[in-house]
Amino acid sequence: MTDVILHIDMNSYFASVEQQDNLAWRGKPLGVCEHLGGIIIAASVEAKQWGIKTGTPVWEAKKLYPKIILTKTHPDRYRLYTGRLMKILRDYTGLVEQYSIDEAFIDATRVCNVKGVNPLEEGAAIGRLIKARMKTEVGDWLRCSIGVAENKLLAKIASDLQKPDGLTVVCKGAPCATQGAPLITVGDLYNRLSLTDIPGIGYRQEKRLKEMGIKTLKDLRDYPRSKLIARFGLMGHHLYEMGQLRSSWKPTVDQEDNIKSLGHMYTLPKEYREAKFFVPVLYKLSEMVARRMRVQQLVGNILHFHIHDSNHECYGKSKKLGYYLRDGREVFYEAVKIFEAANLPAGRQFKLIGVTVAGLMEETGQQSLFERDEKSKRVINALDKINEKYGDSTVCRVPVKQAGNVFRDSIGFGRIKEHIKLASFL
DNA sequence: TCTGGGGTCCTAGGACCC
DNA sequence: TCTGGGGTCCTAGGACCC
Repeated sequence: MTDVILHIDMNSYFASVEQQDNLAWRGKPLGVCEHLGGIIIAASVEAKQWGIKTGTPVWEAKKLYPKIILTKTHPDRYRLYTGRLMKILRDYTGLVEQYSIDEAFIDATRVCNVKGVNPLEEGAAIGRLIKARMKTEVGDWLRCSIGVAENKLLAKIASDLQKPDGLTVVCKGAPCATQGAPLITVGDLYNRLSLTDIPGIGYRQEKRLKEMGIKTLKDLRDYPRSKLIARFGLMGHHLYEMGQLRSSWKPTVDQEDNIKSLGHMYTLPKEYREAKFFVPVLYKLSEMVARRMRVQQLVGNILHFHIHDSNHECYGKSKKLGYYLRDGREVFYEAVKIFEAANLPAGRQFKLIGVTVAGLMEETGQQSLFERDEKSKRVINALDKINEKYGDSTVCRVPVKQAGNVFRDSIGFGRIKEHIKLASFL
């Protein structure tokens, strides 16, 4: 039986959804960004023609195409469309793995090995059906690129070869007929791909490999496995397998309730040296994290705090706690403790802070002892209700620093910018 | 004007136990 | 009093992904 894996990758996803929902924006260069001082998170197909892509600073995008339409992200809408796509995929097999908000793998091995024709060709036929249904059932402006191959690694590489709206089949040996879908053999890939085209090899790994004389994918393919293992340990084994373009990786059926960690980060509008400016932001982030945990009925006992300075140098630290967090205030206190213990060198300017809770598990009655304070529980419930009714972050608690390191809560407006303004008066 | 905001997984090293 | 070796768990941090 030949394994048949499809990788479905939505093209210019956030930008396409924005165009899907706004007829006037269709066919025009558009960029999705968080704020005007930031970067383009997603560029429409039309914007890409002007050289604008993910990561382009907004100011540069404006220089490349002054009339570019800019819009903020709308995660809820993206999730809605993704949900529709996943529903279609599940019509073909139960083995669907949502890999990110705009990508999925499906294992179509079973359905493709029944008719006695080439299984990869069957896979390509399913790919065509998915593409057609996506236009009619998800959104007529949305496009995806699909890769079909015998393993996940190859399928992912294949979907990347033709964009937008591509369908590419990669086969291992002799080319097989696939009714018009471009066909690539594994041998071709060695001539086309660089090391960082392989998922799992990033900038750092590439640098290390180059230091060993491994400059191309062919070099990696031909490098002795034993030497890679001697240098990188288990990772060396994975690298060797990547070099062979093999993967034992199988699509894992999603478990939506299986979130491992949950966090938020925020880039400050400018750089700050003094903690008083970002302490309130940290509090807000902590509340946002805790709120999501409550909505999903999760508690967690690992706290990770990270802060980036103006050179994008990151300082991060995690800590396993002896109890489970659920309340934003607790998250905040633990993060502050980590921050203060860090004793960061004076004179650094900070640009981004983030807080993440991991070690998540389902909430049970027993952990609620951490809401030891009945009053605080009532406050949380009241704030949750207001925010549910009037929108996220309408109100939240604000820490007011008192003598020593004691914080007192007060109720404030939710938006982070308000907090920064507020902070300057603390 | 000069890099967002999410995540996951892997590994090294120390503590501890037998 | 000093010394072996193996295994597991925990923690922190780095690399990578979209």
